[in-house]
Amino acid sequence: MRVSDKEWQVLEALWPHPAGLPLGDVVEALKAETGWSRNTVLTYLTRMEAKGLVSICKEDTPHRYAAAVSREDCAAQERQSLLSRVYRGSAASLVTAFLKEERLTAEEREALRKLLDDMEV
Amino acid sequence: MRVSDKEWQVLEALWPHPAGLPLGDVVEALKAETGWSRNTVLTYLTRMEAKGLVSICKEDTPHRYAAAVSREDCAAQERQSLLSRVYRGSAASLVTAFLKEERLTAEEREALRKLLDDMEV
DNA sequence: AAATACCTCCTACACATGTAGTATGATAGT
DNA sequence: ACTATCATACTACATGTGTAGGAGGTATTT
Repeated sequence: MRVSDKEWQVLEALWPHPAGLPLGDVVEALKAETGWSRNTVLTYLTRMEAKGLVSICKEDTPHRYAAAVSREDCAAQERQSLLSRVYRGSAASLVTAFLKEERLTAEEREALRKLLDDMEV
Repeated sequence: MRVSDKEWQVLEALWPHPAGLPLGDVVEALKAETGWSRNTVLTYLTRMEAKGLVSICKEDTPHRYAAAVSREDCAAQERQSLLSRVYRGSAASLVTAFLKEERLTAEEREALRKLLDDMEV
């Protein structure tokens, strides 16, 4: 299930509210970052429902809009996509590339070392 | 510069041949994985030229098609996209997620440890 | 020279995505 | 009850993406 950048933004607005929230609140949550009109937001929500990314509780009025997929599932999906497409499944080279490029704090490095140690055995 | 999955496949066919190659060879290289018709390949190549992803040398006949972006640049782009979109720039948590999910060999773990050590100082 | 086989160009068309307008119903303040 | 507000549904339209067909060249082969 492919999630575009914009769709990701919509999901980011929904994830903090697992019980769902009314359209007005979604619009409000997206206002700052996107400036979308209320109708644009509604279009995203209904299209994303058709794709199974969003659930709409129509019993309530106003309807309650909630994410139908977890952030972690989406993140895993994106990781897999990058890993297979660009690194042909080699997690080691992917991680190496990230480590070489991004600056980590000493604590972060320590935590990663510990993680690697725990993977022994 | 956004690169779709299919465009990535086209680039994969071009990268091994920095000097560029004629259409027939590109079609051939993509045959197994995609089964695209020659015209489909040509459409990708011309559209991707418009986006600056591919260069077409029209002096030669047949034209020579080559990647106009390096694989490493594209990979870096994809890494950045994942990092910022999903992990809000936190390379440590992204790397942690990859490490937890993917199985590495002892050698790979060792190499990563060494990389982390080299980052000290 | 006609048939074959590429090559490139232009065109097409369906489906997805980004962005919103219009119409219409429900609600709530006055 | 009337108006302003919010909600939902339906429609629209540009651009992008996936996938190709046809037209008209050039070169090669028989």
